[in-house]
Amino acid sequence: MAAKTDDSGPVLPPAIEYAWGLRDRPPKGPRPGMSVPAIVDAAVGVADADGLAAVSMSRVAKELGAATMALYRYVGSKDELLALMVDAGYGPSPGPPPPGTDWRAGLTRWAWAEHDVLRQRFWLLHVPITGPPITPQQLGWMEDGLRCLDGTALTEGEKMSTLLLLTGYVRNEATLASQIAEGSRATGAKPSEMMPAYGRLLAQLIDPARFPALQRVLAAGVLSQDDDPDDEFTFGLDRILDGVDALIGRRAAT
Amino acid sequence: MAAKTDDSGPVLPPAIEYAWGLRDRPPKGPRPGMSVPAIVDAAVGVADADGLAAVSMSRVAKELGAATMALYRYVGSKDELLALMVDAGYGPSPGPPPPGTDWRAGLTRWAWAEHDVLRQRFWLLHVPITGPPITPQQLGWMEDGLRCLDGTALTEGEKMSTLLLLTGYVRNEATLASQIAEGSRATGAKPSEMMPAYGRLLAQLIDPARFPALQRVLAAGVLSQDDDPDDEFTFGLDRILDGVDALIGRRAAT
DNA sequence: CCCTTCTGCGTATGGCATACGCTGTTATGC
DNA sequence: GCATAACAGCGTATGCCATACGCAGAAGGG
Repeated sequence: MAAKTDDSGPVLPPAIEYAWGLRDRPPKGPRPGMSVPAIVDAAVGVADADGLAAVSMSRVAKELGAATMALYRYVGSKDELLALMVDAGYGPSPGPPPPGTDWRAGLTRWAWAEHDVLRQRFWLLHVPITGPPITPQQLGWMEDGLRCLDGTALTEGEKMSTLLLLTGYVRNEATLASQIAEGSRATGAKPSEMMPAYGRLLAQLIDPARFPALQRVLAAGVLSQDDDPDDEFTFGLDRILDGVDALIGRRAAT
Repeated sequence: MAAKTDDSGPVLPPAIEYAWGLRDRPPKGPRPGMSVPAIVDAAVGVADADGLAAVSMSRVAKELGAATMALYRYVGSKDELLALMVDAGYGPSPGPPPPGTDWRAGLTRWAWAEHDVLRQRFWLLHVPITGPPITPQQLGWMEDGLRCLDGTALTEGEKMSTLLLLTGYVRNEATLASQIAEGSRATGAKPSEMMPAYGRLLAQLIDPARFPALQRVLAAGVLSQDDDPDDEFTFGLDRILDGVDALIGRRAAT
């Protein structure tokens, strides 16, 4: 029953323990020639330059002038490396809301900060997520988001749900933007031409009798002009915050 | 200039053209021994049984009693097959809202329908999405979603944005649920034990001085009990629909 | 009846993650 | 000062994967 309850309860991958500053270098053996941060930095560099698909163990090793298998002395698997890349890729959270900021302004700032990171590093969206956040910086983002909701009438559970809702929205919007960007790079067209081209394609494909509502959208020219992506982002963000506002108002009333 | 402007404007992958019923079988040559739908069905079957990672061209071919390379006579690439798998995996849309349904009930039904599909087929979430929907059933979902907003004061563009917002939310929530499910399968723990275990892990990791807000969430026991995932889904859905409601109210007032 | 056009598929290429075991290094205990 | 245990770097090998290429044979059109 108390078999593996040394002191750490659940099992944490070694490289993640490293990220928390636990784990000291063993006393014996030769001095390591690399380091986990150096490997993660190299991997992030590859992803920034050539996308997540270019991140292979051999490519990262080449970047460091080492052999492929040498990396496995530092990270247990590629998945572990990816987890550390996400932590490093997000970077430090934007910090707690400045004093005097109300919850809505705070969360708006918080959402835009994630938005900005994801626009800079589309590859973060392509990392297959395997579990809830357990790395230091990820939890830093969560902490700062929660602080925005300090003083509101929401329960702790509702605060958490709100954050989940928001971060999910930001990721979604960024995913859409990245699809447009990658599509335009693949076809060679300008990004501003992608939506109109999509609209034209749909207009050819759909039968107005079977898709009347879609037809009306096309006729209204919604897909013909390319909107400012930031406006689209603001639209959804305001919708969500309006919804949160409605809940806060209700909670405060009772 | 008018080089490849035969009649079709933008280029559509052959297998996608097939999905729209365009494209007739060539008059010459041997009769095909397989068919695109048979291949897609087999691939969907593999994904249902063993997950998306198990879907390889050779595995699908084996399932059909054919050689790997035979598939490439029907689909241009694995990505094309994946696009068709998504179309088939979603299945037909739930249909237009029943007469007399208001927009909110209609969208709620629509969101739950996607929710149900994604819960049944987690692998849909792992298909890397490469562009906006262009397959028939996908557009059917979009059409039925738009119809829910018929008669509201929203602009066509706002209707589209609302749908995007909703479908993004549903996918997000399903992603979270799939992570819990896969995590519990990997560790052997019961799904209901995953969140409490996560809570305990965080409690050990975080320094209360650096993560006070998170600490408060933990202390409130938010992560200790496992909530009904459907309640979590309903929370976010209601928040978003409240936000849409606020916008509709404002549009109607002016 | 032949020739074009198609299907099925064997083979080969170049990528990938990673298990395993060897060689050489380092600090500790004697 | 030396043996030894614990470690670092990494060469090799295994078994996946998508897919380019080209050949053999089938089927219909002229």
